[in-house]
Amino acid sequence: VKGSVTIDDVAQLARVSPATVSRVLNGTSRVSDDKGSRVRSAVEQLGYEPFGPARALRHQRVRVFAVIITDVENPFFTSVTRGIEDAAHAGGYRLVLCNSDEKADKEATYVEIAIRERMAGVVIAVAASDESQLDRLIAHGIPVVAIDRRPDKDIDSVVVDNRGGARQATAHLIECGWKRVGCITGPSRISTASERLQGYRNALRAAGRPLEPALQKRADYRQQGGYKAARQLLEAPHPPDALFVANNLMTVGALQAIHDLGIKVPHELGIVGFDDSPWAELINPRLTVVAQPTYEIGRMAAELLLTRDPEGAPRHVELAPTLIVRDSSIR
Amino acid sequence: VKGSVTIDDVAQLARVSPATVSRVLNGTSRVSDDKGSRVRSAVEQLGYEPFGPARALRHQRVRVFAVIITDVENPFFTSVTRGIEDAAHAGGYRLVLCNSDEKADKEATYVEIAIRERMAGVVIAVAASDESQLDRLIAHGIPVVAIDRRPDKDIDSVVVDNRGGARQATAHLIECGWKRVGCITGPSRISTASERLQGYRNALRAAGRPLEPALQKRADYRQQGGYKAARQLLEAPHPPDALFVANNLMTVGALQAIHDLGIKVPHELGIVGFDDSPWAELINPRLTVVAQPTYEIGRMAAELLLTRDPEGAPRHVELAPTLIVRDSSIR
DNA sequence: CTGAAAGCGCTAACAT
DNA sequence: ATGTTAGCGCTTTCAG
Repeated sequence: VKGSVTIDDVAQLARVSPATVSRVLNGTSRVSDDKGSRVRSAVEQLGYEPFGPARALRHQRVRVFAVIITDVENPFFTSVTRGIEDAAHAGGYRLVLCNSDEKADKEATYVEIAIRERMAGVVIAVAASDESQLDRLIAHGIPVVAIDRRPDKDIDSVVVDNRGGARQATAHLIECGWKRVGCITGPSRISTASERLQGYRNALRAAGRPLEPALQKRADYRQQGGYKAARQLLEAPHPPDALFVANNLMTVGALQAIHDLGIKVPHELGIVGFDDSPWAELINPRLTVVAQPTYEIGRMAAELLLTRDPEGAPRHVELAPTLIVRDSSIR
Repeated sequence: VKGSVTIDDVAQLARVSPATVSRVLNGTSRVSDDKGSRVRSAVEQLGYEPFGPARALRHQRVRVFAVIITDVENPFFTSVTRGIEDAAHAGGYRLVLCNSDEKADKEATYVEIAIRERMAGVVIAVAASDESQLDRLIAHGIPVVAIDRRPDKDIDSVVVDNRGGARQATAHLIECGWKRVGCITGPSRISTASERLQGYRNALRAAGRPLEPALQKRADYRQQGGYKAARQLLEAPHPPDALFVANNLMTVGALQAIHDLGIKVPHELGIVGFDDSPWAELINPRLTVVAQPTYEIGRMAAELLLTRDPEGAPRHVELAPTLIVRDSSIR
């Protein structure tokens, strides 16, 4: 075990100065062929690897982005992450993936780490906007871009047109002939949840339908929440005959509730989900969804970080979701 | 923007030495109440955050584990990661999540990063065992634990009894009365793939059934591969009437193929998958699977890292998978 | 209990 | 082209 070969060891073996070793390794300036090869073989022989933190201390910066998301297990975020990774990698940056688990304190911890490590940028899906940590990042001069959820601060952001997507989904259900379209959305503190609810309402209004509060439920964006909300809605006196569910996990829960209740989709109930999922094609009937351009969201977020102008005004990108009509909505 | 408040700034404002500031922040030794509070308020006032890399340079170690997995989008790995994270967090370590994407060169890059940053440990699902990077980590004295796939080196590892799981799955299909049980497994370079194939064969032998090579296919552990393999198997002259599919992604592909071919599960075909998935309960019929104790695999791997004795012999943990019988296998 | 000083490994500026 | 030097921010002896 040779725990700690330093640049001095290499220099000594190659009979040059540490500075020359550094130059060879970083290509900072020309070095004679002779010394160059001596250095390279010494590096090889000793298995030398430059010590990252020492470099970072010199450079005062780390080529790393932090990605703070609320749920690593959600396919939406994993796909976004891929987009970020590809673009970041191309730009010579690495990624640290942080899972805030929708918890404000975990989010705070990760923000602190990003600051302590002086990371080059942060892509964040804000967990709780009321006590979000954005200010701290901004105060420390760390570039941030918010994704998915609309931040209350005026900072770079990449979001989708949630209202439009929800409106399309709901309008589609109405056009299919469903009479009483219900909605399960997320907590009010998450901006996407409210926007999707608004889109749903807009569609109803546009179609001249009444807005029945009894057909609208808020749950926690998780599977269990979707299950409970769907049961409550469907076991009520005047249940909906169609459902727009505002995220993928809750859609799973809703489908289970529907199954447990013995309701047949799409004969007795139409359903459209938000977010496409690997299993949307797999279930029976195949699930109609509003798909978000997940990879593109991530790619764009990284792009904003990479091309950021410290003097420039915040840039906001809004991407369009797509309604993918499959079988679950067709009466 | 106060990009770089240092410990000296804090010391100056608090009218103490930098050493004292350090002592207060780390609780290394007692400091008078007066100075203690002066330091704390200065820290507060300046928004000081200690610079991680400088610390790391002093300490020569970083309290970070690298988790190198082959597919972030696979629920198997995300669940494992959670297990690692919880245990690591409890032990005061952070995680860097690295996605090797089943590619040897990406794996090599991440191993290099782990070495350069002198990370405290690495949990790795080896991508390509023939050109694995384990040696480099070992040479640099970085603690490693291999998960999921059995490493060729004698190092700490956490795996499941793949042979046993596959045997159970296959035996279950046989007991259910299926006559010609086929198998789709992964590439031979991935140890789990071969072990699961062996388990399948063992079960067939134990039941006195012939081993027909035409009923065994290797694919790439991905969805597309599962789709193609299933089609080939099912469109052959003497197709199987049941299928054991050796991982979750390929099972998705196989189910699509089955659907496209208009084959009814479980009336005309029985199927058992390896790895439980969020959608296994959701599809119709509900999928029978061999479930791995994913969270426990991760937790255990982190535990091995946390409790490692540099002098001790490598420790190997083998966990038992569980057959979860649902509807897709019952004739 | 506290300050001064040295040094972790690396690189950029300055000489030569 | 190359060596010497200084210093990034922090912690840890060592004195006092």
